[in-house]
Amino acid sequence: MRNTRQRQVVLDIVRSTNTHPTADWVYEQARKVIPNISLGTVYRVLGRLQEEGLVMQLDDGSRKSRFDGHPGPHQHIICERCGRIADVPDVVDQAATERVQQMTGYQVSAHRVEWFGLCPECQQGG
Amino acid sequence: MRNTRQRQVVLDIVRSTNTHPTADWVYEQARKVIPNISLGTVYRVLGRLQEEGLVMQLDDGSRKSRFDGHPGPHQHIICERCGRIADVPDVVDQAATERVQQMTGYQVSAHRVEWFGLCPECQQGG
DNA sequence: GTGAAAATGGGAACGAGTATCATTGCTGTT
DNA sequence: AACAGCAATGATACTCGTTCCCATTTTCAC
Repeated sequence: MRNTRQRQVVLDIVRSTNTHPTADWVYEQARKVIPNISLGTVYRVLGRLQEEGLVMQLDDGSRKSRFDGHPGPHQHIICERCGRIADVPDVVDQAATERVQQMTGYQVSAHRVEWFGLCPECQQGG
Repeated sequence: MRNTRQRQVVLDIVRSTNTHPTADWVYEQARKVIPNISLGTVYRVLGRLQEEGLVMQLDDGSRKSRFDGHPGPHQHIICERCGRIADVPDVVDQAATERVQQMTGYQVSAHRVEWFGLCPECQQGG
């Protein structure tokens, strides 16, 4: 893997925010630094970064993927009104994982938890 | 909501299997009963059934949605090699939900857990 | 039955993401 | 510093699951 300018810019962008952005948003930000960067490159870099474990790819229930430049054992809660995503500690422990393995016979390698609800601001907004 | 033949056929199909089928598979099955049913209708009916809580819509990590005609408080485990999906009891309890609400300030209305791993058959297949 | 509203069928349109390929530009070597 | 090799890029065409549109059909309350 080569350390290209595009890769560094995308990684910086995705690490500089906690808004769990879409690929399109990352693309718009990246164009401010490299005006002719292509969307394909943004997707390619994000995919590569995910394989390397430097980025998490999220599913917010819409068709678009969202990206999180702060990987680690945390999960996400998504506002059903405004789409805002916040971080949540992982509530699934090793014991639960072992129970699932025994019940299903599957060899578990990962899990993902998504919470849905209303963020504090949308609760006030009626 | 009107009780149309198309609606009844789609509901019967999605309830008659535990394979968590794609919309396309449901469409193929439905055409055996109503040869000129349209794919758009299958999508519309599945969406309506989901709103009514009669069907769950799943995300297996690919572009395709999968549907489960047996809703209720269970979650899913997806084979990373063959895509097979099995049911899993929900490991998230009320206490965890309340903890998440307090930590985030979100008003939680739902959660989703996906497990990933290898199904028993794919473990044998090397 | 009748009429109004809802659902359907068929096909066009949409759009997030992927593939293609000629060109660019890293990086290790001399 | 030039070189060579090959991974990465930019531009764009393409894929394909899903949604939209609208004329026609069907359901259902009366």
